Amino acid sequence: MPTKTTPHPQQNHLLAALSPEVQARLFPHLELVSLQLNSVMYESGRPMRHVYFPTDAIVSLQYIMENGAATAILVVGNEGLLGISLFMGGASTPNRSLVQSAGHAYRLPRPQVKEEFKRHGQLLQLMLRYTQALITQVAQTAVCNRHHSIDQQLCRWLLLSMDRLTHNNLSMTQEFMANMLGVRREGVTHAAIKLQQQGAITYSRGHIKVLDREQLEALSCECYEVVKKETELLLPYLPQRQVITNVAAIPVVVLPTTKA
Amino acid sequence: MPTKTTPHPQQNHLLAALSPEVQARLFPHLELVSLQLNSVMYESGRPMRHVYFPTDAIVSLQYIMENGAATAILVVGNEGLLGISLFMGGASTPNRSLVQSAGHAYRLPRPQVKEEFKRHGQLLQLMLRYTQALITQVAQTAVCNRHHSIDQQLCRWLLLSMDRLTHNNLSMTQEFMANMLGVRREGVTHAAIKLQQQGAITYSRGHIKVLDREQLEALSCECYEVVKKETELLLPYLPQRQVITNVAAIPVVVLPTTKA
DNA sequence: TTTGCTGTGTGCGTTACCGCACGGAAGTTA
DNA sequence: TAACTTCCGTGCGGTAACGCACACAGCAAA
Repeated sequence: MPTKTTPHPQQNHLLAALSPEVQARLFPHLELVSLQLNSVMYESGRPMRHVYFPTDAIVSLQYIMENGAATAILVVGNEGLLGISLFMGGASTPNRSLVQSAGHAYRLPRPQVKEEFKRHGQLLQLMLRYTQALITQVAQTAVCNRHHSIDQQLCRWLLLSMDRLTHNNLSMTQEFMANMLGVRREGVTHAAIKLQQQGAITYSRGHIKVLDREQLEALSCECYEVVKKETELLLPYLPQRQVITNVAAIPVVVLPTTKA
Repeated sequence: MPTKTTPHPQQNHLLAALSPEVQARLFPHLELVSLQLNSVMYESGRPMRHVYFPTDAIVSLQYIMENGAATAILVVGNEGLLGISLFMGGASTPNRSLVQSAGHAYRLPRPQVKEEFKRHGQLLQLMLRYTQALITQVAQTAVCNRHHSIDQQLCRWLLLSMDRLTHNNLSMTQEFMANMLGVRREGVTHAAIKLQQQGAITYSRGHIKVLDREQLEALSCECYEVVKKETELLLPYLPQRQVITNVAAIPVVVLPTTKA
């Protein structure tokens, strides 16, 4: 049952940017989904049945290598959506989606996505623009992996996460972060110690708190800014006036918890 | 003036996959463009006026960092197209397109792209599927940059290039390749020596010849195969029956040579 | 209160790559 | 044929990250 804290669809920037008419058409089809920390939303190669619009959750796309090592290539939060292959053409992707920060998402079933796609309206335009921004983020990840230090990449990662949260507490172990960045756990420990000594963050046993965001930005590489600017260019956050929708009527779906 | 060696539009897999009707509608608008080695097609942030469909040229997308260092994030040949932002939404991208192997491309002006987009037909579907494959390639580049050695990456790079050529000679210096991979020139030298000693390639002063493709595949990392398979899944190369078009009537445009 | 588990700190040898400097070989121009 | 430019080979010291091993600290269950 939805509680008082039930997130509103418009917390997702893409859904919020839709005109009232489109919202009125689409919102009745939305399902609210609760996303548990560390659960896997899509497994590599599996077919997708929904497009997910996160409201307060953060999801990472990782590639799992043959030897089992992982690397995150993308972070998705309330600025975007998951499941681009549903409208881009393929049925699946060779990536895994892992919930990096617990929360919720609204999902739209495949048939409605297809139908909206055919209408050739606002949602299609938004989805494509978001996809373009996504490409920029993935490309910049490639650049960052090539040229920048673990310290810089950790800062970038923390910033990417902060941008998608309303608070400044992250629940993730250093082991987890190492997996995301595709580096050793000790490497993250080392970088985290430095950040803590400088007063940018504090942390303890799986809980990180960002104290000085500006310092993180200063210590991060250019990659963070580049992606942010490009995204703002493509998708300026201009929500329509709030539409009253009967959110309480929307049932909450809890995904089966497939831990990584 | 077009010569006997004028490439046919259908050498591009995407154009070839279009039905005769769509070809008949689009081909009259195509312009043949000659692409010179090392010339820059798009400069980062500049607006784009055409979508390019390479026939026998290879173009690389690079990101140029603030300190001037470069890294290639994508290779495009006759399997794809350049200028996705024209239909994805943005007017430009933060990347540079550099001609990595001289040749030709057919280009479609922006208005025709937009119009075809609105028709919601074959071309749109193909463009989106290609974009999906492109994302896979970029993502895998990120993974590769994180986890694999220069040796492996060089092999991958050579294979990516070979797949887009009808011969097995590449014209590029080690300096150039180093720029593409985002590593030192000496690193490429070292890797190339090993490959030559193993009999996989020979090279001399800017000319590389691949002798043993299978060996390259064996020495490369999994990244090459992953992208190839995913691309074949998304875009099986199924050209329509040849349509006779009056290729000779198409004027050749030579791009102003803006060297990198 | 002990036992155990999970998360974090640390040290050590190894490796891959970097930055730099220089030398030489293959072409190119005069 | 001599001077020059471009491209490639090599050596050397420095550094960032790796793999591994282990110690310890916080927390929970028994």
